[in-house]
Amino acid sequence: MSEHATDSRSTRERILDAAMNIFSAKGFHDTKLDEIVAEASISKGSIYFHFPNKEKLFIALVDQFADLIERRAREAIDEEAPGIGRVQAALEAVMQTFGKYRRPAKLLLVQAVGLGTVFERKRMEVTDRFALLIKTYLDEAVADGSIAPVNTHIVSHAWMGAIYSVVIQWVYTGEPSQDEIMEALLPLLLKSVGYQE
Amino acid sequence: MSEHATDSRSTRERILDAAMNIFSAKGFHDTKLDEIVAEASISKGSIYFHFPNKEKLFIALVDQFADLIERRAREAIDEEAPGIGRVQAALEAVMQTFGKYRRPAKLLLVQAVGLGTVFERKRMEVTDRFALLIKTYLDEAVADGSIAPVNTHIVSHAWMGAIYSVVIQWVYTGEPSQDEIMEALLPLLLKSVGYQE
DNA sequence: ATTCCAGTACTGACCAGTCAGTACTGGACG
DNA sequence: CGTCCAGTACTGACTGGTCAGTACTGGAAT
Repeated sequence: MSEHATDSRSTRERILDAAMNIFSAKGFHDTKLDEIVAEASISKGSIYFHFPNKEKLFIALVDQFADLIERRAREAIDEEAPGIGRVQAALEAVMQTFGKYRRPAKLLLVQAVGLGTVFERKRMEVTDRFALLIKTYLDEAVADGSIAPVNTHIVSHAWMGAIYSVVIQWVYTGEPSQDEIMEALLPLLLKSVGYQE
Repeated sequence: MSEHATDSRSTRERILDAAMNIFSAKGFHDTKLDEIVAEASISKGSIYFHFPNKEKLFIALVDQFADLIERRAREAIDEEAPGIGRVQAALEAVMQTFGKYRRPAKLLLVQAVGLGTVFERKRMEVTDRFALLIKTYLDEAVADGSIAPVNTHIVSHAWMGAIYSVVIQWVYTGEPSQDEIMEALLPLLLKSVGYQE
């Protein structure tokens, strides 16, 4: 149970932390395992003790963060009464989570794209998951009359893309501020489905 | 000027065609130059005669298609009178061009992302270019009173993201059809800035 | 005969992944 | 109590396959 005094975090966590830092900054292919080894102050063998290979290590990080985003969104939604208020709550939760975890955001939104055959399936899985989440609550809002009927399939993907894009821009430049984003993006999304405050 | 009878396209074009096919399908890193060599029925030496390296070959394809998209959008815009009609014209032109060139679309929107340090600059350059194009005409529409004032910086990125996302979905699954996309996406975008038909 | 372009065969740097070995812990047993 | 063993966590030098890029050759056109 006890750990070395120098660094009490478990080796596995150290690896995940270091991998997150470097993967998010340099991307999958430009990251050498030896860099993670150096950053985490562990040995190469340790990585292979805890993870089957580089790819699975990367995917573990993607999944971990995608899970977090979805969980936060669902929590926020569950605290609101059904209706359009849920959209605002979910968007706020998602923006806050992205804001708090800038590096994971970059990993998920940028570095996990364009990695070729192996990761393509993963990317689709994650985007479909988010789009479906949005679609569920859009359909709900249509059903209860909060908004007029729309093609919720297309709208959910459009919304997701809009959020992605603005967040990516923010991840890279730090601009615009999260407040500005919320102030501009939320009404934009709501108006796009004909909802007037 | 004259060519071999067997295949009249120049070697350079053959390389670009083959590279487009394979890069767009498998991504940058999973594409081996020897595959391009086989697909184009040329030799490896030829590639290095026409292009300095693999990376520049890839970027040539990205630039070529980004240029095409922008050109088509500008042409469509120039044929419309100033105002919100230009937005519709531009969106139609862009969707049509993506539709006609499915593989290049995938290359630009998916395969050119997440490639690490070297390509990051390129990606930002391209997205900024498109976002700025959108922003210009949004500002114009605000100025002439077609739409109410909005944060055009955020809106332009959100629009671009929305278009990206829907096109990517279409590139992968073939669904929804281009007609459906135009029918749903155009009003969505227009309504998002408060424009009512 | 010289330039231009394409072709073939080759090289060697790179790096993910391996593995034989070390370090430490706890628990069984006399 | 000590020592033997087994299991777990970790180490880091090494390997082997891969593939971008190079060297060199050949022939067509002018």
